[in-house]
Amino acid sequence: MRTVLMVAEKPSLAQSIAKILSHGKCSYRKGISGSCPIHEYEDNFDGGRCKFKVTSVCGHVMSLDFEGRFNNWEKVDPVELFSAPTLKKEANPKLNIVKFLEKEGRDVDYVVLWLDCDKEGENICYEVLGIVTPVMNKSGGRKNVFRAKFSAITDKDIHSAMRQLGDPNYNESLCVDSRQELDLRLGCAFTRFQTRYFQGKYGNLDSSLISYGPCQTPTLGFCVDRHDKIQSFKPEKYWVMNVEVKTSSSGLVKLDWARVRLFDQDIAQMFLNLVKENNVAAVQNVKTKEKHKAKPQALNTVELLRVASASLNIGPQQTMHIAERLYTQGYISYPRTETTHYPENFDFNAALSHHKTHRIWGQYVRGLLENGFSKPRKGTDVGDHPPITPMRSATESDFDYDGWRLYDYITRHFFATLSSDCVYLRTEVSFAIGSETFLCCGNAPLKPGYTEIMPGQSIDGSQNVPTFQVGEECPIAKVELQEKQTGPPDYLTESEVITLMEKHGIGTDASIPTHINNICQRNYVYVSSGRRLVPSPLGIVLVHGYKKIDGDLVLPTMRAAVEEQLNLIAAGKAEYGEVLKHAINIFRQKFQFFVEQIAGMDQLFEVSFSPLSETGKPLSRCGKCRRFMKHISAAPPRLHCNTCDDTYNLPPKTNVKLYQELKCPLDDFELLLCSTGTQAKTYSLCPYCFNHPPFRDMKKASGCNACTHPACVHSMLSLGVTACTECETGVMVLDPTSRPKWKLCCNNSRCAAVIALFKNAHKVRVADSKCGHCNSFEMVVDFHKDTTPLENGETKHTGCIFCDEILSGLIQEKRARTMAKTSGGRGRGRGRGRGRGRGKPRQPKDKMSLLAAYFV
DNA sequence: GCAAGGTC
Repeated sequence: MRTVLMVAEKPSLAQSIAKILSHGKCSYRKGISGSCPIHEYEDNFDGGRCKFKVTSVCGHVMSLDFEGRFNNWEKVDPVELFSAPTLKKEANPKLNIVKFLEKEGRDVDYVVLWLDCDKEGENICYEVLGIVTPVMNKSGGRKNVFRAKFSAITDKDIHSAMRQLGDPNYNESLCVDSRQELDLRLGCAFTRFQTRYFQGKYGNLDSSLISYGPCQTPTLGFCVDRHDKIQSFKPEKYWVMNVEVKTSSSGLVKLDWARVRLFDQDIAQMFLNLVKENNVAAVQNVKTKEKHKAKPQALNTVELLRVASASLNIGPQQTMHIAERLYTQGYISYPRTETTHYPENFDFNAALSHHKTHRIWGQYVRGLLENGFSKPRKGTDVGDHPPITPMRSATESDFDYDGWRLYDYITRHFFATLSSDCVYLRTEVSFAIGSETFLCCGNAPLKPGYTEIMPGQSIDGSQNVPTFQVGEECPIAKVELQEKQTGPPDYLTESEVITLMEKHGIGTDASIPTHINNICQRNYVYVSSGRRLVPSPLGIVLVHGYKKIDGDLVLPTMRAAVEEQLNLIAAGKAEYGEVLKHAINIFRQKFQFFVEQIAGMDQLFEVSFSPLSETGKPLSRCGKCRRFMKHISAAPPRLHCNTCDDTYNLPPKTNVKLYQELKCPLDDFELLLCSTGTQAKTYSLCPYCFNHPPFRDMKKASGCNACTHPACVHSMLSLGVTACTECETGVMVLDPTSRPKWKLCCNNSRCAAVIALFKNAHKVRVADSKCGHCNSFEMVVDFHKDTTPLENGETKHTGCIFCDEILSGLIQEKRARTMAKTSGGRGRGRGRGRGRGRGKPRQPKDKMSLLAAYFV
């Protein structure tokens, strides 16, 4: 029997497709990629009975990078990046997708590509084919690669796509390839150049990466443009006329001047005088009109991001994070979509029915079901995924605080789209005072419609106008001219930035949160109250600098213009190589011009920032000139020697202090003591060796705890005890400064393993002897005479901390608390699990060969 | 260490 391999863009889609095509009769098995299972069934295909395997990738399989040697920032001139060779590497090696596809693709007879029907999807088609084609069975001239084109995950659409399989579109894929290549070359060249240039000069930029990108930079541009508008704003005086009239029924009522305001005081005064000649205001006209406030359209990603930021005070990155969780737990539909139109066959009754008995909105939903809900507004169907809707009923206790708020909003929004519009009565009363007209307006709700389920949007009837009759004359209680002045606009809200990005085609629904997050993380902007994005001095200087040198670099229309060019490739109207070469050349020229003109930008930096030589506080002595070097604590942390004009990087997010004026025996630099917060790892470091490792087997950015100096008392060889019990590469090294709470710390900077040793020991050192059982180095412990655990009041003991009966009972494995977030969030879970192990440490794996090699 | 785009 022949085999058909079908590949979707994500696991959830593979599942839906398999279920639909097999009419629910498919089996399921796990693959070697933990995240992508395989669904199997039998069916007819190409004139015979076939075994179908439906699986997926997780987005792009490959990503573009430079060949290894071009990733050295010191040795490569950034301009070379416009011509440096690139390669495709596995996008996420942890997922093991390449091996997985090779395994599942081996010996299949057909491939059907079910990737999303957009350009990125087309590109992923060819990534999949690049892996599967070489291992699948030879076709013998028979067509064996097919592309399914579908616009919704519905029975009808999927079956129809399966009946009309076509071919993948190579031109669309090439268009994506060229965008990837252009973005990579351009982004990396500018980022490396300006990072190195400015970081080599200034000490208080407070960002370890001065990045440039075709999406992040225009995004920053929006925020700085608004800042400039605020700065250059000139307030203007204007005058309004405040009038109050007496009414018989409602007391005093304020009237608004029909002219609203005047910028000329003399003329305003003249009108005031004219008005003051009258005692009454005559009702001229009472206009009432029924108005509709339209219910919302079906929810897409960008709108969700806007509302979450503006109304729920949850940032875009966080919103997508929560939405993804709600999606994978089955509470909401797929959260990344541009579509605002429900599929034609969407089962609203079923979707509503889930909520019939809900404690909070059950009654509202029953109303919709019983009285017939109203047809949703027409939206746009981009053909990607249906709008975001709730998939099942849930209550507050199913989520954390923000999870619930987001679910609550998505659900209410869904009900709102099936509710009626809000109807209210608008009343406008006009008054004549002499020749001048004044107005009094108000609204009264008639039918709340959807605002009943979205109370935040309801019409406030409390400010409605009292009843007036035409011809009625109201005595004037007050007339005055009020001087006011125009105010500057406020900083852009995150929500407004999202709107601007969407309008200019900067980023996509899925990437907009990342771009905003980027400019925050790089300290170009910060989020102030009301989630307004306020640019930092660095962000301002960057944008002003680009504008000074080449405004195109920050122009919001640039992204769309570039994409328009590249779309010629997708449409088959231009040759891939030519268009890409042309675009790269333009940006190479722009880059070279930028480099030549960088002094223009630098002038702006000079005003806002201090040179390295004027930054920082003296900390430790330079090994070359013996003078104090200054510690620059702003990111990236460094030591700078003014005399030698040398800069030495220090580990990020780490407290450093002088280590007793001890010196490195190799270079005479004074050692520093590093710690990553309270109750964390501590180790010593030589600033010179940290940047220029003295030994081949010592990695860059290592402290003394990874130094392979054979004799120095601070080195790994002197203080190392055993291989780390948690990570693959680390060595547990004694922290000689930890007395009285002696501890061993893993020397791998990414590993938080700590072993707490005997408290209250006078002295602890690493012996030269090894444990015959586990190969760890033994330790020599000198206990305090009052608290010694040894018999007969003895205080001195030598033994293996894992195998010695006395010592092994006195140690405890821990995890360091760091100031930085632990990577992957896995740490805590493991820590808890280990904690239940009665504090008895695991035996070290016998990885000592690595360490032992150094001791030979 | 760098971009933007998928997705987990």
